[in-house]
Amino acid sequence: MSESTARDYRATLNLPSTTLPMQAELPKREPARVAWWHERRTYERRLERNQESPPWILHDGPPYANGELHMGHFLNMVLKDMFVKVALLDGKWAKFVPGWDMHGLPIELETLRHLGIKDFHAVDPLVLRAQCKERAIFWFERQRDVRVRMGTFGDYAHAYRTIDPSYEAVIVETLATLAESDQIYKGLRATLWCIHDETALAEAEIEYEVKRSPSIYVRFPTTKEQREALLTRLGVPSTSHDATVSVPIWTTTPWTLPANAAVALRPDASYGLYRVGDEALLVAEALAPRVFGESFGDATLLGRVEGSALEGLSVRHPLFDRDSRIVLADYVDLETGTGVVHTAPGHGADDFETGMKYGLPILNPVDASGHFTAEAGPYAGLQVFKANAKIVEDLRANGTLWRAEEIEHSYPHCWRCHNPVIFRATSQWFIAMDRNDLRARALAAVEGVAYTPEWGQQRQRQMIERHPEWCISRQRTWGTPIPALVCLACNESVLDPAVARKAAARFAQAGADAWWSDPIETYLPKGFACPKCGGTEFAAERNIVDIWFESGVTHLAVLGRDGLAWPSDAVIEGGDQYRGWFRSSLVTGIAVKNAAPYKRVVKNGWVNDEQGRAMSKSRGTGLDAQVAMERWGADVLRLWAASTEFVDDVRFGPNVIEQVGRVYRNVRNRVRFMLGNLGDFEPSAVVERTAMRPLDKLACAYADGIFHDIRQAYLDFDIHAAYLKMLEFEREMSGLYFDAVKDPLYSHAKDDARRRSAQSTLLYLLTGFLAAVAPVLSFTAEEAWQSLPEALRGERESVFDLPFNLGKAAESRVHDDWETLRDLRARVSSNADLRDFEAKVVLTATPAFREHWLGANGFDESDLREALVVSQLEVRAGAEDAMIVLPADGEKCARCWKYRVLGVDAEHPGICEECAQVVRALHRV
RNA sequence: GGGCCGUUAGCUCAGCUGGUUAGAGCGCAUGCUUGAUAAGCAUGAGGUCCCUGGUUCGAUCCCAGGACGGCCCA
Repeated sequence: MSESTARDYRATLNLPSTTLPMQAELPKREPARVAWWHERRTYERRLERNQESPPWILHDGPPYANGELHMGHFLNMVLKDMFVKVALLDGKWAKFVPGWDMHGLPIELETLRHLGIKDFHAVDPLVLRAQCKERAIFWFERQRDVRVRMGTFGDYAHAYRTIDPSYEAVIVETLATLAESDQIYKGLRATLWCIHDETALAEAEIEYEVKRSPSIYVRFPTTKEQREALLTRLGVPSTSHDATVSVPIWTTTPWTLPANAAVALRPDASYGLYRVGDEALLVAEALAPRVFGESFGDATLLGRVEGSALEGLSVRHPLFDRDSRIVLADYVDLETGTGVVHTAPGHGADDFETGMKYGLPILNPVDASGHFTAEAGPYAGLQVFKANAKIVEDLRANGTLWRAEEIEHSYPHCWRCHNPVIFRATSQWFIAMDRNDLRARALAAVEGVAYTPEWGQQRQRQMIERHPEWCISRQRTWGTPIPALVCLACNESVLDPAVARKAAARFAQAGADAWWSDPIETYLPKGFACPKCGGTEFAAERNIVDIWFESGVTHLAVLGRDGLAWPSDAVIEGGDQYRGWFRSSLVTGIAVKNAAPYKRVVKNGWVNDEQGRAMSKSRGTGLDAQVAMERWGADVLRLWAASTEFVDDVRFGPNVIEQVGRVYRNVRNRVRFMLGNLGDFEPSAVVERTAMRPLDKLACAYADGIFHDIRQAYLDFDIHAAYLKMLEFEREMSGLYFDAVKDPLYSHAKDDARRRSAQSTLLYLLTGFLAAVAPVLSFTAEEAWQSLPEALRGERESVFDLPFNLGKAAESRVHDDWETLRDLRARVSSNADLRDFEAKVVLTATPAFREHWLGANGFDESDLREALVVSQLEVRAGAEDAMIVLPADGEKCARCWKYRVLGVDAEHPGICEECAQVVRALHRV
């Protein structure tokens, strides 16, 4: 009998069947799903359904529209999408408007390179702008398509773009508002300057790279009078020796020496005059051993004095025929150099401050392209970095060079052209951080914002505290103009609110190109005159605004309209944005609306390679998001995002994805099992929870706890905790419940009450699980939902039409019962000799156990037997709980595989009575 | 050089306010199953909790210093 008989009965079982393929083939199938969502307006329709609910707005920090999206973008964009979907499934009006940052130097440079243009001054601005726009839109479209391919939901049809006329108008309106409150000024300042791109840069546009620089010690000599004054303050009798006296400084930028105006001492440090050979040098005592090195032993300390006592004296400039004053500054450190700092107010931020304080001349003998001007005398025409060598030679020749070597150190470079930058005093527009208490108010607002992680708040505070004035002007072409006027009579720069408003209105219609094409009269209000001289003739200034300012007003351009709440509920960006967009948005928010533009700031980590090192294209570890999706599929990558602790830096690479891929396949197979057992199910057969079998009820209750925890984790922005809970669901359901219900599902009659109860449970579990994983595994959850019989889907066309299962928090009773069952089951399944149905279990149980399980929990012996997946179970009374596993009674039923009494039905000698009944019933039909 | 963050099994991560035989999933090994089958189940191996000091009766958890990695800044 047997083999053929067994095969015959197989056809009488209800084996799982589903259209969901085991092979995911995500890269192949996902694009079709994206189109499906789009055609059905899945996101829009759910938004409409949620319309009456409170809004929940995640505001998009705009990616820069230049180049391919990499895995860092992927992580950030997918995380945003997850939170939007969480809110959506939670019933909120979670409208997400994606946006792009599309002006700025990087695009301008790329365009110039594309066009093969070397000098941007030689191009008509309007022509260049048209080309830049084309380029920016090319990248916008590319990035948008890739972002959509990730499975993200959003109002892409109304994505905001910083180059749109309406957006440019907001930028300029904001400038008008700031001008009105006197928050903007134009001033001379030492600003980071790129001599290659010929523009001022913001701190956020700087990258530090290793550079080789001269490292020189230079003696600032003294005249006879200066020497006497110095010795007097030091209390050294001038007659005691005949050595020359000089003050040495250390610098890595010899080219800044022509602009030297002072040497700075630390007021609270002790300085010593050391005699070595026939010269005496003034050095901070703390640094003397290092400065003198081996010859320190031969140095004689002639006298010492606090730095503050030397204020007001002067020394000679080492190159030119002029004095350099001795000033004091707190920033002088005692870690490097000599404790005496060469101060060139035109070439350093600190130096500039000191220069202002002491009324020093702000020398700036360097032009926009980094070449010395006539002011630099013999160095005129030389490019500053190239001038270093000549300056060092001159110092050597005149005897002021003390020591010279070369060092490698990290030095600020332009983030775009990667050339070293310089500090250069120029006239720029600034947002005054300390006017109107702007900085203080911004700091106060930080306290009212929630940060994930919490230490982000402190970081944000620091970023605002120690940030200099915000330089918002750029001498470039691809951007939004600062609508300032220059009075032709007195050369005064004017940023007038009324002019700016006219410009904003004009740009809203015609775009910012108008600034270059319109006659200036277009922007002059009636009777407008220069506030300084009364002049009435003006020229347009040709500065554009810093792109950090542009992206800093996204909240003003996007939120507070069309039902989008201001402030937003959350923003989420990489950690570099504490300095960047988190800060710029906050500053504009405070300046314009006196409030923070967001309620919560979530930071995501960096994507590093598998060794934890920064990704880089040169090392071959950088990877485009599109390429990764083509290789592994978006859903596996989305699961990867959830599997990492995204707040910290995360690792990415083939091996990591390989591992996540296996987790993915597990999830898919568990879903597939549930679907397979629901193929013949229909709504009319659904059993109410209260009428379910006790094991089913327990599974539902256990799952409720998990669903609750997943939702809570999501709402706490803890995606990874939600991910772990998903795995728990799989593990527990698959390991305990699925195994137990396979027999009733497969072998009972289709419409048997026991089977229907189990199916009802699977439907409940599947629905709750798919809703829970949809924010992460969007493609797979949708695919699975579409594989469910249509009648079971009902009104819920898409998985995104589902609500979260608002299950109750895990009850300890449920947990304990679950643990008990799992423990009993483990004792059966770990039995080496008797597997599952080969076994019969005899439970010796205390009255407490029996009362709980057979009483309160509503199990009968058959339910317990089923839960343990054995053929027979007997419960005996005893003093303590114990379990014995024995060989099952009877013979193996050829159909249900349980050990039973066989041959009761003569026509079906190889199967048990229950199976025989099922089979007979099938034949009657 | 400074600030901040991170470092727990091969990989991804848990470990709440100091006391656990330091856990889970994946992978690996072995076995079972072949009616979830390019699946499922069971068992097992695998860790100086980055290092060094300190506080404590006791530290993965607290403190100090260091190493490595990351971000930001000079």
